[in-house]
This record gives sequence, C-alpha cells and structure tokens, in this order.
Amino acid sequence: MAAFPEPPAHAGWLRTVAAEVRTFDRSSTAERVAELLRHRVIEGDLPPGTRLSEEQLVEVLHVSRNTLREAFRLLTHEGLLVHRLHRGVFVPELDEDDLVDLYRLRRTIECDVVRRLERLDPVRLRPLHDDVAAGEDAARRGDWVAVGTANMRFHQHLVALADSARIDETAARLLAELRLAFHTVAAPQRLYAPYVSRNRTLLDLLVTGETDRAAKELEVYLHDSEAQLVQAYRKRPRRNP
Amino acid sequence: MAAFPEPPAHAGWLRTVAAEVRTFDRSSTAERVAELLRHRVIEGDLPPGTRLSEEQLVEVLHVSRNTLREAFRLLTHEGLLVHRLHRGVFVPELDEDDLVDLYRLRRTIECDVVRRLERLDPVRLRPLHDDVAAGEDAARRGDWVAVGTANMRFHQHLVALADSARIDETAARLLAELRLAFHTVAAPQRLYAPYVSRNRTLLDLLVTGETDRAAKELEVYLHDSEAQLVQAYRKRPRRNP
DNA sequence: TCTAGAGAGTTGTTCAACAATCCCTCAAGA
DNA sequence: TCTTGAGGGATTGTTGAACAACTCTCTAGA
Repeated sequence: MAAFPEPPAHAGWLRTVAAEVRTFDRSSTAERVAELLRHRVIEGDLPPGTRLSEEQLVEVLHVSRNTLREAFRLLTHEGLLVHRLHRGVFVPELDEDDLVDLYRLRRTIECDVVRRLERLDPVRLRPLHDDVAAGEDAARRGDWVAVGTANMRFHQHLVALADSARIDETAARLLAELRLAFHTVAAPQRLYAPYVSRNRTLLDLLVTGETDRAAKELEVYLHDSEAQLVQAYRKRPRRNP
Repeated sequence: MAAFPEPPAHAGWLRTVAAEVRTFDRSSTAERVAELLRHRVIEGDLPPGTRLSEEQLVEVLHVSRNTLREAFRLLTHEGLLVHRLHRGVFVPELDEDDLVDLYRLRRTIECDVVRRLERLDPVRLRPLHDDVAAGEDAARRGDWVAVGTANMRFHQHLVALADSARIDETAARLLAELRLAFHTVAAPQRLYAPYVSRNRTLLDLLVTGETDRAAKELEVYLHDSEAQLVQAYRKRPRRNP
C-alpha cells in the first residue's frame, strides 16, 4: 500500500533495507489494531453477528477507546464491520441480496479485466500459477481453509493484471466481504472444491491467450459459484430463524 | 444512506414526519462535519494540495479534534482527502496516472452496466431524462458548474440502473474523485460542453433498447473524455513545476 | 395484551495533556 | 557550493477521564 521511492539501481543493498523498513512500523496504532481485527474477522474467528464491545477490546488490546474506534472505522470502510449508531460495531451478517450484489460487481470487474487483456507478458501470470498450485496442494491435504485462501489470492492476482490500483482495491474489499459469507455456511469444502480445477482451466486459457474464451468461462464460473453459495445459504444454520 | 423502517401504510402523516426526521439529525456530528467539508472539496473551494489543519478547523467548526478526525476519515475513504501519517490530511492532487486509473475502472463499470441491461422499465429512465434536461438547460444559461453537476448525476443514475448498492457506491467515489481533477484544469467548460449532447444520444439509445450500441457509444465517449481531460491536464497551471 | 417509564449499560463527544514526528533553519565541515 | 546533522517550533498521534445521549430490558399499571 505505502509507496516508497525506488532506490537507485546501483545501490543494491538499499533495496533490502527498503524492504525491511517497509515491514518495520510505518503505521499508526489504529492501523495495527485494525490489521489484528481484520485477520480475526476474515479467518472467521468472529462469527457474523458478533458485536465488538469497545470496553472489552480496550481492555484486551491496551489501546484507548479513541484509537480503537479509529480502527473500527478503517474496517467498517472495508466492509468487514458494520456500524450502528449508538449500538456499536458488528461483524456483518450478509443476506442473500448481499451475495447477489457482491457477485454482480464481481462479475463486472473480473470478467471485464480478463476481456480487456492483451499482449500479456507470461511472467505476469507467475503469481496465478503459484496460487493454483497452492490450491491444488491444499486440496490434496484436505486443508480447506488454505484452499479458500489460495482461491482468494488467485482472484486478487487475476484482477491485478489490469494494473489498476483502484480495481485492486475494489476487488480486495469485495473478496474480503465474500469471505464472510463463506463462514456462515456449514460446509465450505463443498463450495471451494470445484474451483480448484476451474482456476486451472482459466489459467490455461490465459496462458494460450484466449482471453475471450477465458472471460466467458469466468462468467459461467462466477454464476455457478453464486448459485451454489446462495443454495448453501438457504440451508445455513441461523440463530434467529 | 441510512435505512429507515417504512411507516405502516395507513399512517399517512407519519410519512412526512419520517421525512423530516431523516433530514433532522439521524447522523453523528462527524457525519455532519464531513458533509460540510465534502461540499467544499467537491465544489472546488479547497484546491487540490490544500492541507486541512486540525487546529484551524476545530476552531471554526466548534467540534473536538477527535470528531474532526473522524470526519476526515469518512472523507478519506471517499477519496476526497488523503491522509499522510504525522503530516495531516490534504485535498488530493491527482496525477495523470490517477486519471487513467479512474477512467479504467469507470469504463469497466459503466459500460458493463449498460451492456447487461435488459427488460428495462422506461420509468426507470426518468431520472436520466431529468439530468439530461438539466444539463442542456444549464449549458444554455452558461452555468458550467451546474452542467458538471448534471453530468455527474447522469452517470450516477446510469449505473443505478444495475440495482446494485455496491456498484452505486463505487461509482459515487469514482465520480467524486474525478470531479477533483476537473477543478485543477483551467477551463472546465470546454470539457463538459460536448457531453451535454452525448448524454442525450446515449439516453436515446437506452430508450429504444439498443443496449449494445449504447455500451459501445459509452466506451468511445469515455475514451474521448479521458483523452481530453489528460490533454487539459498537461497544460494545467501548477504550483511546483 | 399493551404502554409508559425507570434504570443499567453502552456508545457519542469533548477536553486537556503528553508523546512522537515532521519540517525548517542554520551552522559546521568537506 | 554542497552535504550533513543538530536544534526547535509546529502539528499530528494517543491517551484517559468525564459527561451526554442513546438503546435495551424489565416492570408496574391500565
């Protein structure tokens, strides 16, 4: 996220220093708290509907209420928390309409990115290869959480081919929100499993440069994904039926 | 933005009360401050690059620093302000890359929305008719600020046809950021003028249901718009050349 | 069964203080 | 002349406490 000035090419060691500094602490307390909570939410440790009490979190995280609220805001903007006036912040409970909405925008962005691809340097597909391989590997191990992560990364890297910071950001938010939905259904394995091989198919089409076919395949892919998720959603266990 | 429970149909007068309350104070102080600043930024009263001093604004607006900072955060998320650690918030200075990026996402969303339109109820085009008329009227009067506003509303209403809250939100941010760019060029009239009639053309195609042609027209439209804006940008007056 | 109201608990907002950082200036040194 | 580094003023980052405003729940009373 943070933009650092590129060190001059001749100063090789500066590169590594810059890399270290980047990981160092160029962030505010609120951002670090947000990062911590973000993981909790994305990993599903905090189930949708959970209220995040200011009092409790201030105690646990050893930050002031103001700083905590700042972190809340950051996550609210990412769609990972919702804020209700005078009631606090909650992990969002997405309903079916949200799913449809999410997939609508997702199809718009992802398919359009693929459709507009041209003169693609094969090197740029490298991250996608890695993600597909990671997904296949995790599937073999039966590690479905890792499959989910690999899938998310695949799609994030896919839109990254567009070279647009704002598209990246929009997609990131989209995928994070979508991940919330997966946590509310009973058996995410069933949902992720088919897409391990479909990601491979998609990647093959990109390698051979068949972007139009890839775009169409992705369109169907996302429609199927949506349908399955919606179906799983209707059977989901709920606390307030 | 805020979702209110609909009053029961039989209680007619409640409707008007609800409408009043809506405008009343169903918002936090921070939101009201943000609304105030938002207008200043969008209208161009605060030129890009301006730093918004906490000290000064706290004095003028009679709110606490914390509340002000919360308002800053809201606007930062909308892309109307940028925040630099330990340096404060600034009105963003978009560069040419930002313009290209903005238009990239804009084409993706707007064209895709139009392309996917089907079975469109003519009633839903009503707001678009109004916006086009408002634009034409403002152009006749020579009120270019109003032309700009009408144009923005036209495009906002256009994507609204997709019925997607998240698409609306993304587009809103996009258009707001873009408006910043228009404030940095010398003669915005030249830029807005051609699109008064092009919006009309586009709308006509939607009325007759020729969505594919409309999508293609919009694609060209946005490319032209981008090219002109970039060109105007290169000639823009700058403080630090 | 419904309503009004009291009370507890939580969030919204403000304030004042201190810590951390940036930015400018200026002087010493190569 | 250019670079480097050390002040020092100004601004932002963070904290904790206090009070106001609001929601939610429960109960008394009609």
